[in-house]
Amino acid sequence: MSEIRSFSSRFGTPSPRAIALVDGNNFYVSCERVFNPKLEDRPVVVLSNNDGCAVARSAEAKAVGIGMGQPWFQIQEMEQTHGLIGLSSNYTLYSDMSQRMMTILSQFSPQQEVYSIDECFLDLSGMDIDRTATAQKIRHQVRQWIGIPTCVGIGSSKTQAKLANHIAKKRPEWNGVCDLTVLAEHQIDRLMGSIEVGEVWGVGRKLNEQLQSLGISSVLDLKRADPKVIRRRFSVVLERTVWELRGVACLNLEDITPPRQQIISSRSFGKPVWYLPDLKQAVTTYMSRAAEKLRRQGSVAGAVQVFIRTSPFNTKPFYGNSITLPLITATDDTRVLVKHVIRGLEHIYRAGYDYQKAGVMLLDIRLKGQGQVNDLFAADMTGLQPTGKAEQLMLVMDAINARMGKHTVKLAGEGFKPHWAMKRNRHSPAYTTDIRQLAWAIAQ
DNA sequence: TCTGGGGTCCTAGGACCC
DNA sequence: TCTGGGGTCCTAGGACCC
Repeated sequence: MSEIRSFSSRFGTPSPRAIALVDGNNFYVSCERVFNPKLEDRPVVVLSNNDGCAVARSAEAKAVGIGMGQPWFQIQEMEQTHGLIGLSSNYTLYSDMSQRMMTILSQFSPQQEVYSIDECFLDLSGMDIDRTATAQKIRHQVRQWIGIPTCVGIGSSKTQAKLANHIAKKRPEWNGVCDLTVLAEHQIDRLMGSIEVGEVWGVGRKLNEQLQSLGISSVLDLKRADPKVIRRRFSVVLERTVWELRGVACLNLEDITPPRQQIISSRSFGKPVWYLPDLKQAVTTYMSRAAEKLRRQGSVAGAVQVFIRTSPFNTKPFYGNSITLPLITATDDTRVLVKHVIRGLEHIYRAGYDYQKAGVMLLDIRLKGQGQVNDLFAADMTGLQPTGKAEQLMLVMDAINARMGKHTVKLAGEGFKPHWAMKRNRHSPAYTTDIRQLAWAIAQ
């Protein structure tokens, strides 16, 4: 018992707590359905960038056997055979819908952690409410106000809440809400005994295999495993999971999102690219997006990375390479960052390959003006002085793009209508953020 | 023809220092 | 010349998440 106490005092506040996880069902598909009722009752998938593979599936699509991450070319024939509908992903729409959903959910608790685009934790501890009824109210309100179906799981820890949400989603008899905090220990154990350990939050494919080989095959097995042994054989992370399954909250709700420590921007090409100037254009475009994100969170980057690679699915010889370039002075100036990744690209580029993907990363990110040493000789490799003028320029660029729409102002190097741009042939309109596209959709 | 993108955290191992 | 141990810092890679 003292062990439990010391562990929980190190990692979080003591039990009992009540944490809810609210999760949008088939979120991307549900967003599409809100604006296109023809998608109702039909197998629908939303495709990854480049129309590559299915990243969201309606219940009907799951029922006809379409797997998560399945490539589109493998299932496309089901358009004819099963009335399948495949849509390009429309992240502008999804993130707007997400914000609306999170705003509604925030009214149900002063403590909210937005965990991903379609799910958030709410701390319901110490609130004098009927939690199950409240959870149903949450579902009803989100459904009624923005048209998105959800499920709610409640537990004494985040890991329990995740598991409860899984139960609420998979087992219709729970009617969309599973509250473990009102169950007796033996009832919880019976539920956990009926679920595979691989479903636990934090247990992926590799860990699942290793746990199975040790005879730990259900969630209950993991809950009952010796934390010390788990720590020794695996890691402190999985040990924490064991405690969390036991209802000892080790993970706190993080209601403020910390600034990103790295920012990636990368894309697969719509078709192979071999010509260096095209790659330069792509890398310039990606870096512009990454730098925008960097400035939005008020940070500067101390290093950049650029990578290119050919397709790993090709029979042709593979080539992939990356290079990291430290910056003498950390910066958020798109032009400086671009110059560096272009130099890096020239270094790793090899002629004679069909490249399928390129990307850039911003690393060594810190808050602007913190621990930053201004280099007396900061002409840098770029010939661009970090001056107040650069700052003004970036501010103006970001402001114009925020107001007039993305890509209104950009660097010449980004190119105009690049032929390598990703495929998005099955795109739905930006219903909620562009009045012209909404009008078009209504006219259809 | 056609297989996503963007994150975090932990650990092991090497370099370097005393 | 050879022999030791311990600490820190950094990086690369692996595992996980959505």
